[in-house]
Amino acid sequence: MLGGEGESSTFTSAKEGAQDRRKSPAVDGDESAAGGRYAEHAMGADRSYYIPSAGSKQSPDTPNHCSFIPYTPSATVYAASGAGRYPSSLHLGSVLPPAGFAPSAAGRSHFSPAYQLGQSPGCIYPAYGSSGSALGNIAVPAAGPGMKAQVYLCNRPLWLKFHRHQTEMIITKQGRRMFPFLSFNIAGLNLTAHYNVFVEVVLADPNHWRFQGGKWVTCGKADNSGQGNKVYIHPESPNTGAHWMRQEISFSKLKLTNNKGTNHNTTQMIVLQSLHKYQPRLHIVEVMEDGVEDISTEVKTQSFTFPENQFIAVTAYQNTDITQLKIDHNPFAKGFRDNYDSMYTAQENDRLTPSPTDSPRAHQIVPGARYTMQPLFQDQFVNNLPQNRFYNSERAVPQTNSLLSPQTEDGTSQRWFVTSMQQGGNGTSTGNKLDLTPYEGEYSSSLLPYGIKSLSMQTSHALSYYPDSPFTTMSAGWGSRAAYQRKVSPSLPWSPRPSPTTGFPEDSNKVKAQIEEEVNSSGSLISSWADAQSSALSLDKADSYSTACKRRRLSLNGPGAEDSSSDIKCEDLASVSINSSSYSKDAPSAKGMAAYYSFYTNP
DNA sequence: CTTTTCACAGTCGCGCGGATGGGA
DNA sequence: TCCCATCCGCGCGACTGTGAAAAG
Repeated sequence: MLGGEGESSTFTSAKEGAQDRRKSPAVDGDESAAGGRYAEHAMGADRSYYIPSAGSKQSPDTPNHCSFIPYTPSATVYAASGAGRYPSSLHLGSVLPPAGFAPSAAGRSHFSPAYQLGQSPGCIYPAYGSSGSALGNIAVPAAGPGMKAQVYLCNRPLWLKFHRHQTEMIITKQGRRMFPFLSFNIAGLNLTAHYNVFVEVVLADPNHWRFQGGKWVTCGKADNSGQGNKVYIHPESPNTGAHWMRQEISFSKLKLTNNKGTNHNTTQMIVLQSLHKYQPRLHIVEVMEDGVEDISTEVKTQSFTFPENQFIAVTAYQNTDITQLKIDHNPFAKGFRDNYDSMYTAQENDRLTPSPTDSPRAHQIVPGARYTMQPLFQDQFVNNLPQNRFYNSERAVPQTNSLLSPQTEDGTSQRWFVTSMQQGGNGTSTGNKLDLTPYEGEYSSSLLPYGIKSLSMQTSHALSYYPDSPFTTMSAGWGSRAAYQRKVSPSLPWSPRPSPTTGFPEDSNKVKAQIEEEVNSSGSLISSWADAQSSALSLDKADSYSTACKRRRLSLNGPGAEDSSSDIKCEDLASVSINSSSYSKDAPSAKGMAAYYSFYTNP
C-alpha cells in the first residue's frame, strides 16, 4: 500500500515474515483502536451472543442480527493492475501470500489465481451459491473454527436508491466522507478470535467516465496508476469476533480524497481519481494474538463485495438526482433542504423524506463505545422513534450502534448479506446493474426466531441529533420530550435500559396495528417498496434528464418521494417487530413478518 | 468547455465551564 | 459548607452542498 503509514510499515514487515503470517496493519498504527484492542477477552465464548429462541430475553452481548436476506450479488470489478485490491500485491505490497487466498472448492472466485493476476476483468460477484448455505449459516450464526462469515450491508436500501442513479462520491483534497457510508453487520466469526476488518476501494471497471447528456458515459480508459492508499482499516481493528458481531461495523469516518500527496490522515483517507468508477470491498482477516494476520486458511481471510456500493468519484456532483438524494438523506446537508420546515412538521404519513432521526449520522459520532447490545430490530425501532423520547442522549456518551442505521432511510432495515467470496458459485456477471427482483423473495419462517428477539436494552447515542424527528408528532403517545431529558450516564454505556416500547405500550400497539393494516392492504412491503422505487425512477428518468439535467435541487417527486409511503410503512413495521417482541411478546403476525422479511431463495 | 478548487452559509454534536440541586 | 452529579448554554469545529473562480 502506498498510502497508510501503518499499513506500509506493517506490510513491509509482512514481507519479511512467514508466508502465512502478516503483521496486522492496524497493530503498528498508533491510532487508538477505540474500545481497546484485545479488550474483549472477558467476552469469551461462554457468553451468550446468540439467542435464537423466540421471545427470549436479549443478551446485552447479542449481536445485531436483523433480517437475513441473502441475495445474489452480481457485478464486476475491473481487475486492472493498477487497481488496489487486497489480494493483490500491487498496492498492498505482498499483503497476502497466495496461500492465503487460494481458491477453494467453494468457488472463491474472488481470490482465484486469475483474479490475482488481475488483468482481465474478473467477476467477483458469483451467484450466491453453496446450496442454500445462507440460511444454514444464519441458523447458526455463531461461528466455530473454520466457519465462514456472513456480512450484511446494513443500509442497503439507501445504497440501492443511490445506485439507481449511479452513485457519486465527492472527493476533495482534505477528504470527504462517503454518503451513504459503508456499514455492515457481520456474523459467523469466531467469538474469541481476533480479526482485522477493513475496506478497500478498487476500480470497478477500466473506463474513465463523464457525465454527458444526463447520463454517465465512458470516456477513454481509466488511469490505472493507482497511487495512494486504497485501504481503510476500521479503527477498532483488531478486535474479537464477538466485538465485530456485536453490532454494526460502520465505516462512516472513511474519507475519500484525490490528493495523492496527502501525508496526513492516510489511515482515514482513500485516494481515488475523479471520474472513475470504484467498488468498495470489505475484508475480514483473522489475526493472531500478536497482531499478525493469520492467512493460513481461506476462512481466515474473507472478502465481501456489494455491487450496490459502486460509485463514481467526482469533485463536484454531476447528476442532480444524486445531489438531491444526498441532500434529502444526509443530515449534514440538512441546511440545503428547501422545504425542511414543511418536511418535518407535516403529518408523519405525509412526510416525503426519511427522518434525520434514522440518519446514518448516528454512526458518525464515535466509533468507540461499541459495547452496546444490538437486539434485532433495535435499529429500526429506534429509527422510528426519536431517541430523546426515551433517554435524552444529548451529550450522552456516544455509542456507535445501528440505532440510526441508515438502512431505515428507506424505512426498511433488512440487512443484506453475502457470505465471503469463497462461497461464490459460478461467478456470472451482470455488470453493475442490480436486479432487484431477487429481493422480493419469499419469506422464510426458519429465520423468524431471529426476528423476534426481545429488545432489552436501548442505546442512546445519536438520536439526539434529531430532536426534530417527525415522530415528535407522536409525542402524545411517546411521552413529552421534556419527560426524558435526562442525560444517560456515560459511565454506563453497557447498562441495560428498558425497552422504549415498554414505556409506551399503547402507542406501540397502535403503530403495530396500523402497520399490520398497511401490510394487509399492501401485501408485501418489500414489493411495495420496490415498486415504488421503480415507478419513481421511471418517472424521474422520463423528465429530469430531459428537461433539467443539471438543474439544482429540483426533485420531480419531491425530496425522497420515491421512498415515501412504502418506506415509512417499513419503518413502522420494524417498530412493530420490536414492539411485539419486547413488550407485548407477541410475535409479529406472520403476514407482517413476511412483509418485513424478504428472503431470496437461492435458485 | 470541462474539471477542480475554494470560500461560504447552514446545521449540529462535542466539549467546556458555570449553574443548580441533593446529600453528607 | 463542601462535594458530587447533573443540567444547561455557549463556542468551536466537523460536516454538508453551493456557486463562483481558477485551472487545464
